[in-house]
Amino acid sequence: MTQRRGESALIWFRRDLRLGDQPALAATAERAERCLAVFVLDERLLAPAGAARRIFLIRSLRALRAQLAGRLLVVAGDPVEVLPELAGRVGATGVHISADCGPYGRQRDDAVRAELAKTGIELTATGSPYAVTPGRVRKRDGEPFRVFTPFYRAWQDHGWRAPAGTSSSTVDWIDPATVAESVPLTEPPAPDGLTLPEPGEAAASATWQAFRDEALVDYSEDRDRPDRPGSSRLSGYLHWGAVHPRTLLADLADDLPGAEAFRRELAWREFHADVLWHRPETARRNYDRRFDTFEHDSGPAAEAAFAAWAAGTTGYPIVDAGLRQLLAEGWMHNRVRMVVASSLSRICTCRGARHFMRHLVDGDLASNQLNWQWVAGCGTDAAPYFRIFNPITQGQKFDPDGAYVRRYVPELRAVTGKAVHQPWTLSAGPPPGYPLPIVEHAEER
DNA sequence: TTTTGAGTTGTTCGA
DNA sequence: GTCGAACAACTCAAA
Repeated sequence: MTQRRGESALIWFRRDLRLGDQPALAATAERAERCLAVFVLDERLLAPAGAARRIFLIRSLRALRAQLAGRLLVVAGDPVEVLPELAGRVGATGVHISADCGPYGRQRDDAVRAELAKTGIELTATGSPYAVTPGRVRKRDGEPFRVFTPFYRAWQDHGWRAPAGTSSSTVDWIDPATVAESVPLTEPPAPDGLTLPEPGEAAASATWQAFRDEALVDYSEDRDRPDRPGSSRLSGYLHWGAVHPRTLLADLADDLPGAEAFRRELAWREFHADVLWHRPETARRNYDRRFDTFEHDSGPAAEAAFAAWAAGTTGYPIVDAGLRQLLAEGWMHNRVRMVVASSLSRICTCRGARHFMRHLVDGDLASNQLNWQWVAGCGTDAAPYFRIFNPITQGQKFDPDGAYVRRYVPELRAVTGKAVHQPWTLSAGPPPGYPLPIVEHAEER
């Protein structure tokens, strides 16, 4: 479409906080000469978020605003009311977005679209946070996939577009001060000792390049090693859209060792988004509905067990290390996420998933809920009965020297070697201040 | 429609 | 220490 002289548009940022490889921005630039960049702090979305998530979002918004030389309007409220109002003020003919594929996002965008249509303004979605938009990859019979591996093959066959360049320079950004007053980007108080990654598109790009050049070669193995810097650490950036997976896939030369393993991890993110797109109710309920009647433990003992779990005082070193890493960094190593989730599933999967969503900077509804369901055995995978994680074995296998445990559990720092995974067996007894395990794992199994 | 092969990530035991 | 086998039965994908 050719540019129409003098026309204005809104670009409404959500989980796509970047300017590079941003099709919605290219679409905006194509159709309008003047553009207002907006972000809406929507309390309905932020309600489940704890301090770390909110702080990372606020900082990411500051980074985006800096990239736009201050020309980002941040308002609070209900998008259904806010956007038509702002679009009216700048005389916009259109509002541009990158599609949100989650249950709430789809519903909200439909409502915003309907409200804008009342005044003849079009809501245009271009692109999504995924290489392949959820819902596109189908079996031959048109049904969605329920198993990852066949999905992965079809997903690769489907393919994705090449990354788009940066088009912000062709847009005349409207000064937000002439439209409305931005809400201040103030951070909530941070818990003691919280350390978060640097936010923003440049940091995402630097993180990717460092990972690609240094860790990708050993990714197949080291991604399971919480004691090593083998993770990409990109999850938070991917979640908020500081980098698009398409950008990474294009930059992932096939002959690099580890490329296949990393591509699979990106595909898992897309698979879960696809499952959630087809089955939005799995955000709250089990994919496998037969588990809906599963009885969870309840009562004071279960409450105490959950509290100990959430605080990282279960007495299982690798579990406690993971849960404390979550509180300290808003992030947890993937292998440890599984071990930690597995250690709770008997008590309550939903509460565990909520705890993750509260604290994870990368907390993603699709990945989080469906991975929790996978661990609990009520998700997409018909898991063999024997796939149950033993926190001691897992610790010894993936943190063989105990370096990870000692990093996050100070009570155990004086314990040397792999004995740190079973402090109750020490001849001198467990170190002072460190609890005995809350349940017998063998019994639970 | 029927059949066949496969399914992210494990643990234990015995050689 | 390492290695392979055994560990339910079931569902899904594709031929």
